[in-house]
This record gives sequence, C-alpha cells and structure tokens, in this order.
Amino acid sequence: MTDDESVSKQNRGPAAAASNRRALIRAARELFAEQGFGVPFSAIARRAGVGQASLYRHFPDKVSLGIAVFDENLQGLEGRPLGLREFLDAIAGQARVSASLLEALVSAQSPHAIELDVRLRALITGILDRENLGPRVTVDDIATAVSMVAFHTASSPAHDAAERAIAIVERGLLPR
Amino acid sequence: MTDDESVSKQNRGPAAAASNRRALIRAARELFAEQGFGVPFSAIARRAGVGQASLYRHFPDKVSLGIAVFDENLQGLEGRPLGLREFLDAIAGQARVSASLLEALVSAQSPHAIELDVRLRALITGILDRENLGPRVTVDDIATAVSMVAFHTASSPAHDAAERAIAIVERGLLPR
Amino acid sequence: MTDDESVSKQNRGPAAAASNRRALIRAARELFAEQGFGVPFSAIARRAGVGQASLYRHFPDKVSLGIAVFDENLQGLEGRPLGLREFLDAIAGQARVSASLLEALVSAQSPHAIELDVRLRALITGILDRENLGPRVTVDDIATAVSMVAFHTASSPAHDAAERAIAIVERGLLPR
Amino acid sequence: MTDDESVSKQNRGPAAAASNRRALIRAARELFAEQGFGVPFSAIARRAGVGQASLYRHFPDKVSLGIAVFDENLQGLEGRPLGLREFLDAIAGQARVSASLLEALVSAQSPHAIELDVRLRALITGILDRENLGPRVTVDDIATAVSMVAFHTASSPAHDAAERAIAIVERGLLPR
DNA sequence: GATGAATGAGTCTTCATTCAT
DNA sequence: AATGAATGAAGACTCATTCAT
Repeated sequence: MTDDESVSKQNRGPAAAASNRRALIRAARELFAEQGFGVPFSAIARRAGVGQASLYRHFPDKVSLGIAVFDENLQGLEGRPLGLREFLDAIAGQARVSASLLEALVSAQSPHAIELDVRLRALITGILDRENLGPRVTVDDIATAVSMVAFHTASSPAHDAAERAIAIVERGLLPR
Repeated sequence: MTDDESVSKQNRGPAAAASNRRALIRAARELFAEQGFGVPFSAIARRAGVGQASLYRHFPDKVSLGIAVFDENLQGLEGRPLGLREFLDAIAGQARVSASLLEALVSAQSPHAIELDVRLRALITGILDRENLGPRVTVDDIATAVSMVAFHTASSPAHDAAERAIAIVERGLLPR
Repeated sequence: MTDDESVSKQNRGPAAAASNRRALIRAARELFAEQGFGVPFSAIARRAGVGQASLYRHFPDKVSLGIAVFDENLQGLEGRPLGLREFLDAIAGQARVSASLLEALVSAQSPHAIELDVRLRALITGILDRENLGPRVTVDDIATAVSMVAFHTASSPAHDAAERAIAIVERGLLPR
Repeated sequence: MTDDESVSKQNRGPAAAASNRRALIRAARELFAEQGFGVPFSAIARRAGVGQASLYRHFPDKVSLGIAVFDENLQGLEGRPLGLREFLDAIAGQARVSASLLEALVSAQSPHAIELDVRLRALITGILDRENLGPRVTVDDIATAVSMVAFHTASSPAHDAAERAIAIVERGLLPR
C-alpha cells in the first residue's frame, strides 16, 4: 500500500550486523540524494530493510550516518591523483549528498567528524600540490569552492547548474 | 529559548492588519536568519506577536512569506546604482535569509514569485551594464554566483566565510 | 467530558500490538455509536488507551478503521441463516455504527472495502434466497432498505424510530 | 484561485440588512447541497458576499440558518395540494439540503424550530387527508419515510438511489 | 544484537467566534 | 448594523526516540 519494501525479515541475529550496516549506508546515500538531509530517520531504516532500533544502534543520530556516507565517498577519491576539475565534478555529481554531508559536518564535533575533515583537507592538499594554483590559493579556498558548488548544485533545478558554478570557481582559483 | 513575547494579546481589530503584516515579515526575516527556512510557521507567528490564523490570512504558506521578505530586500537594493561587489556583500550580509529565499523561489511558480525573479534579474542586468565584465559573463552567471555565496555563507560557521567566497567568485567573473 | 482514561501508559512493546488493535476497534465502535463517524481520530486513540501514532500505524485513516469495525459486524452475522427482519433489526440495533460505516464505504475504493461490499451483498443474497420476496425485489432494494433504516434510526431521537422505519420498508419489500 | 466570490463590498449600511439575509439563506442552501451541513460558517458568509459578523447577527448558529432554509422550503410546498409522491420527490430533489435540515432540527428546541415542525406536520396531515392511505398510516409514518428518503438519497452516489428508495417506502405506505 | 511496535511531543491547518472601526 | 480582521482552540498527521521480545 504505502512505501513498504517489507520482505518480512527474519531476525537473522548478530550475523546481520555487518550487512545491515552496509545496507543502512547505502539507503542513506540514496535518500539523501533523493530528498536531502531532511529525510525521516524511519525512511532510511525502511529503505534499508532494517528495524528502526537497529539503525539507532549503528548510528545514534543522523549526523553520524552522514559521516559514514562521507567516509565512503572519501575512500572513493583517496588513493588516486586527483585534479581540481575532477574533484569538483565528483562533488557536483553527488551534489545533494555532498551538501547533506557538509551540513552534517558543520554541527559535528565528534572525533570521527574531525578525522574526516582532516582527510578531506589532505585530499585538497594533494590537489594543491599537483595543480599549480600559486601560493595565493589555500586549502580553505578550495574547501570554500567545494561547498559553494555542492550547495548551489543541490538547490538549483537547472540542468547546467553545476557546469556554470564549476566554471566560475575554477576561473576564480586558477592562475591567470 | 526566550522566544515568548507572549503578552496576552488583545484583538486590536482591523486596524492591526497593516502593522501585523509588517511584524510578520520582520519576524520572518529574523527567524529565517537565525534558523533558516525550516523554522516552524508557528514560531514566526509567535515572534510577531500575532495569532496563528492571522499569519495564514496574510500569508497562506511559507513560500509567500519568503517572497514578501525577498520583496523588501529587493526594494532596499533597487533604485541605486549597484556594483557587483556591493551586491554580493548585500547578499552575504543576509546570507541565511537570502538562502532561504532562494530556496523558496525554486519551488514557487506563483505570479508574484515570477515577478520577483524578473526584478532580481533586472538588478543583475544593471550591474552587468555598469561593470565591465565582458561579453562572456551572463545574467545566469551572476545569479549563480549569488546563489553560491548565499548558500555557502549561510552554512559556514567560519567568520571569514563570506569574504573568501566572494573573493573567489569575483575573480571568477571579473575580466583579467 | 469524563473521556480521559489516561493512566500514563507504559510501552508494553510489540506484545501489545494485537490487543491494541482490538482496543482501537472497540473504541471506534463505541465512539461511532455515541458521536457518529465524525469523532476526532484522536478521541478514538484516547478512548482505546493507545498512542495517537499507534492508531495511525494500525489504521492509516478513519475509513480503514470503519472498515475494520464493519468487518467484525459482518462476521457476527455471517454463518447463520438470517431473515430479513432479523437483519434489519441487527442494522438498527447498531444504527449509528451502521450509518457511519455506510458513510465510510461510500468514499472507499480500497480492495478491502470492496471485499466487504461483496460480503454484505452475499449476506443479502442469502436472505433473498431464504425469504420468498418474489422476483421483483433485488439485492439493491434490500441494500437501500438497510441504508434507509440505518440513517434514519441513527438520526432520530424517537425511541420507536427503528420499529417504525423497519415496518415501512418491510411492508415495502414483502410480497402482498 | 479558490472559491472567492469577493467583489470588494462596500459597507452599504443598514440598508443591506434585508438583502444580506436573503443572500445568506441562498448561499446556505447552495452550500448545504454541495457539501452537506458540515460546511464552514465562514464559507457561507463568503459565498453570500457578506461579512462574517453579519452572518452571526442574522443567524447566531448554523441551526438557525438551517431553520431559515427549511422555512423557505416549506413555503414553497405550502398552499398547494400535495400528493405523497410529489412530496417525496420534492424531498429527494433536495436530498442533501433536506438531510442537513433534518439533522439541524434534531438538536433544535427553539420556538422557531418547533413552529417549523408544526408546519411540516400540517403539510403531512394534508397529504394524509388527500391520499387514501387508510387509518393505519400516521403522520409519524410519513415523517419517517421523509427522513429515510432524504438521508439515503443524500448519502448514496447511485443515480437511481432516490427512485429506489421512494418506490420502497411508497409501497410500504400505500394500501394494497 | 535485531526486530517491530509503542509513545509523546511537535507542526500544520482550519474553524467558530469576537472586536474595533 | 456591516465589515474585515484577529484570536485561540482543536484536530490531523509525522517524527525522533525508546522498549519488550
């Protein structure tokens, strides 16, 4: 009738822990993308096919869920030499997710959140080293660009929103 | 949460209509700034010292309230020759409000909303005429910059968030 | 109104599900009888001693609640050979409930509602077979009589309202 | 957009009293027919193009409004020799209005309501005299038939609902 | 440790009713 | 006496969070 994905789960016991965790992160990523960071917690559990309380056990609040998704995103980007353009494209490609996570990070002061911030900045430092942006451009500048592209793309319905935004900040960062 | 203001209102009759309207817009501006576009409708009425139903009479939904605030903002900018920098500063100065309103405009297709969009673009066209940004830069580009600055500033706690963002987009738009 | 029953419920866990459902149907039956189909949804939850949201979990809207009550009523009538008189008496005996449910069925197109309608008509067909009403009288005729008796009895304060109504429609249906 | 008939009324002063009253009754009749007795008081005032408070001055509650509409209906039937069939047809023709008014009368004990009841019964007595229904049939019987036809027709979406109902009660009342 | 259900608090929205003009 | 607006009090509905099993 409703939105049920209910497949009449059995209590698979502790064995389900790891797979549940994965399902939750996946569901969260999808729903953040579809409906933004404001999705009901319950919707995430339902989409993941997992009980409400299990979600809480794995992630006591939405921020920690956001962090977990962000963590996966970072893993996807770490370990390969990334250009500025590539990076911004990746952000824009998941604009609503990115924006959700940036939102989440703002209010998070947990060790986990801080760790992620460190890794994000490491990523940016790598870009700074590789591209020759000149001494004027700092890590904060690129972080700002990332934020701007993410939020704008997430909120704009125009199909070329991301391209336009990236073009502007790229020109704003690259040397003349 | 000293949000009360409740002083046991009297029904001041229709005479209160105009002043209520003003109070509502004012309260909305404040609360959008403090808590974003997500503030409870009821909180706005309370802050304005106006009955819940009166709010609905004046503004049937949050979008129309947002439009009214935006309208005032535009009036404050229209009629004087505005530079790009000045414009972005004004946006950033009211970042959370601006972001709220941009959010509101996205979903609004009312004639009123369209009219405001037209006026916003007229403002931008004026800037385009005055500043010499070259033929490359379009109204959409500046609108994008506005959106980026607004959303980023609204969401970033850093004190220099706006300056950094404006510097980047300005450099991205100005000719070399 | 001494409508409270509030005894500071405890969360009795999923074990309460079945008994809650029963309590809700019971409360609905009572309140439909007392105040008609228009009773506040919240009043039903209160009377049942069940949280507002639990009511919504069990019955997403008032119609589905009405259907559940109707279902029980039908079960009470099915399986024993019923005469026209007996049937109308049963309807009148629960006039306000019956009227509420007929009201509910009108707007309901859910599979569940349709199923109930089928069962109601099966009941009527049984009567038609047993009583010798002649070929003139159709299922629709008896359904009409049921509706008339229910609505009139439900709305009339006179103590002999039901008898009078039943006498008229019975005479209108029986062969001469 | 909505249901507005707003024509920007001027305050026409006391002169408007009579015409306002007429407009209110007319609006009430229409809205009772369209949406049942449950229509918001405010909707009636709006449809009539009359201020809220004026409605209250003329009719302190919905019942008294219902009585006024009923009064007009009775006037339309009084003074001409009416047959049973004609009478029931008239009732069914305004089924939702009739049902609304019967509902209203149930709770009304005002002198005005009682007077109307008297007139209704006078009407029925006239029918009883004219038609030869036999000594078995009383005023209460016909009043019951009226109520049954009104409520059933008002609540049934079927196009032949009224005909079927009238046929049954007529056969139930007429001599063999 | 997982599950489904329960709970209360909060928000939105509408309505009957009252007032100053 | 008419008007338009104001008001508070429901009622509907949703959500984050907690429990017994």
